[in-house]
Amino acid sequence: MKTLRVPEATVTRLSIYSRYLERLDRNGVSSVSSGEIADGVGVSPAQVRKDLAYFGEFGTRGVGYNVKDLMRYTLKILGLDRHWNLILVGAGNLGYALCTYRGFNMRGFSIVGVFDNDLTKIGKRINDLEVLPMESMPEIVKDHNVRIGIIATPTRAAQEVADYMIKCGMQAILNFAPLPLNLPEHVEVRNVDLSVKLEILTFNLGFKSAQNV
Amino acid sequence: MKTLRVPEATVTRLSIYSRYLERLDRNGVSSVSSGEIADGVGVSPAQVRKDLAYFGEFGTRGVGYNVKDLMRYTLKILGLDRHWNLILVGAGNLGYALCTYRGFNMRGFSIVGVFDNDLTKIGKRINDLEVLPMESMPEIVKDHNVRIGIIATPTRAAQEVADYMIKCGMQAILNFAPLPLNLPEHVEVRNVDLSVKLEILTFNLGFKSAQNV
DNA sequence: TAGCTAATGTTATTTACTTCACATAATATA
DNA sequence: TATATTATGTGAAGTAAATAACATTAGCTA
Ligand SMILES: NC(=O)c1ccc[n+]([C@@H]2O[C@H](COP(=O)([O-])OP(=O)(O)OC[C@H]3O[C@@H](n4cnc5c(N)ncnc54)[C@H](O)[C@@H]3O)[C@@H](O)[C@H]2O)c1
Ligand SMILES: NC(=O)c1ccc[n+]([C@@H]2O[C@H](COP(=O)([O-])OP(=O)(O)OC[C@H]3O[C@@H](n4cnc5c(N)ncnc54)[C@H](O)[C@@H]3O)[C@@H](O)[C@H]2O)c1
Repeated sequence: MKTLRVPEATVTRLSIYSRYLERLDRNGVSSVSSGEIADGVGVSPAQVRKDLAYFGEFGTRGVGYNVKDLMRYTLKILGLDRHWNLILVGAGNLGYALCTYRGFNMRGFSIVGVFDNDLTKIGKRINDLEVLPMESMPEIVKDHNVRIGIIATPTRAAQEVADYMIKCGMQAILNFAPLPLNLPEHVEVRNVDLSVKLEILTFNLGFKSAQNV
Repeated sequence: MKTLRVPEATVTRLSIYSRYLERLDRNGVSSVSSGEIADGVGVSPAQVRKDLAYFGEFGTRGVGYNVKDLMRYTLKILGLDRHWNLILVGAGNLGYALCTYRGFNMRGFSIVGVFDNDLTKIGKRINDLEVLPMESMPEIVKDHNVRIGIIATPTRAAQEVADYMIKCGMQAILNFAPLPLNLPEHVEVRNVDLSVKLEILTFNLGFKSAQNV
């Protein structure tokens, strides 16, 4: 095993492997090969082994991998052997969906603070969370040791909200606004851009039709 | 100009360029250089020119690009010089957010059918759309010439829903359920996986801490 | 109109990622 | 215990993508 820069594509796949392993585990499967994982998630067996090789040797030659063990290893690699508290800004439609989504909890995430600047939204409840004014952010962050923030505000507010989050101590941001954020190097940002994904589909549909002509 | 296989990363960036160009256009900017686009969206100028070069020559040497023209070209390349009707299955929290999202309309997308299998949801209204039973899908698809479907159902229903969508004639699927779908070659699928993005953040936070030790 | 500047389009280079191929090791079998 | 089988881990080969470098062309200036 050598430790080099890990491609982001590898991290993405690890996340997918780990969820697939959880599913196998729930179904009582105890052992699995790279080929089976590959089939299950739609990549090549060599890719699975290469991805894992960045982090160590987890299998047994001639046998395969122990599902429970590999599941734990992948979760550990992803930093999911602990609990993560999150905050979210923008209690709109998407914010509401994210707050009520149980899939995050299942991976060890909890949204511990929801913030908005609209007085008609502040004080409202989403599950057991009360929507708070932006001024409460520092306190919540401190109390719950929050390092990751989610932006679900309109595009025009996103940059300003991101700047404020960083002032409040956020080290990583998941941004749903379709706008490239301008942030200091040391802050990790990832965008979730739904329109882009749709447009990849339309591009491909158009491209295919063109090929058929 | 040569026509080769276009990297998906290029298509992704084109989508982002085109939105950035729309913004410039709204702000009354009429001319732009690859360097300015690059700064605006966070890539290198060479990357911008390389991406465009897959599709033709759109600029003027020594001058740059005409914003309106390049915007139209990029939209055309992405297949957005026309209107796209979509259907969505799963009128839950995420489905509701997607149906009410105005950003899709602004790019030429309309959701023309929302389907669910929960009797308590069927008949309810989301904006001007009524939630329909699954049986209505073929009719809606035919009437509105729909080629793209969105899956916003729980994970366990996603594969079955995808299969049904394809039977109804869908050629492309945007899948929000965190599960790799097993579908015929000719159907374009893209997954939007929010947990994966979060887990890239936790991976990077953990990795950084490790480096600091 | 000649010379200068700016910024594209494109080829060359470098870097990154994936696939291939096989030596290695564990287990099963005779 | 030898042999066959299976599937990992990994270096080498191949492919793809990003970056760099530069030749080309448009417009500006004197
Ligand atoms: N809804 C979707 O399906 C969807 C899809 C793709 C992208 N997005 C993006 O996600 C973001 C949210 O979308 P939405 O549909 O939930 O919007 P929304 O309008 O329903 O909600 C936005 C919320 O942000 C709050 N807000 C506005 N400015 C703020 C500020 N400065 N500080 C704090 N809060 C502020 C508003 O009060 C509102 O509650 C948008 O950027 C949108 O482009 C949404
Ligand atoms: N809500 C989020 O923020 C979020 C985040 C990430 C991923 N997701 C994923 O998106 C999907 C939807 O999430 P949600 O929170 O909106 O769930 P939800 O439970 O609120 O909604 C799901 C809807 O699908 C319907 N449904 C179930 N089975 C169906 C079937 N066989 N045919 C037709 N309709 C069916 C249900 O009746 C329900 O209305 C899930 O796969 C979830 O994992 C959601």
